[in-house]
Amino acid sequence: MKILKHVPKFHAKIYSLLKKVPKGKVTTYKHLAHAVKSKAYRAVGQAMKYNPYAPIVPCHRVVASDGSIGGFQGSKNPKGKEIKKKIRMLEEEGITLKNGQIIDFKNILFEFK
DNA sequence: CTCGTGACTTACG
DNA sequence: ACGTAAGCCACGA
Repeated sequence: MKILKHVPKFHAKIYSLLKKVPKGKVTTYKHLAHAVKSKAYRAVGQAMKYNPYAPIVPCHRVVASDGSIGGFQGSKNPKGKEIKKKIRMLEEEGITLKNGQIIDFKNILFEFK
């Protein structure tokens, strides 16, 4: 990917891992953090929020540990349509969602083992 | 160094 | 199931 300056190391690390997630699969903030040997769950969230590699990094494939969508485009948007957009993007990849939750979550979960 | 801020997680009522 | 509290880490000011 292109190297943008002023991109924190930790974030770059997250991007590198995340862009390896295959289409039709998802991962969680927890797994990402664990993949970098850290418990910076929240820092991962920041990496998404400040994601400078929008199309390259599939930030929509990152979900919460319980299989819920989590947030999108800046914090949670309960009534916002942006979150629905994220859901649609996932469905485009063959991921089934219901009420903000991934149906076959465990089945399509990608782990960085 | 200390503080505030999170697209988080887990543990308790 | 739901709301709250506490723990956690990285980053910028």
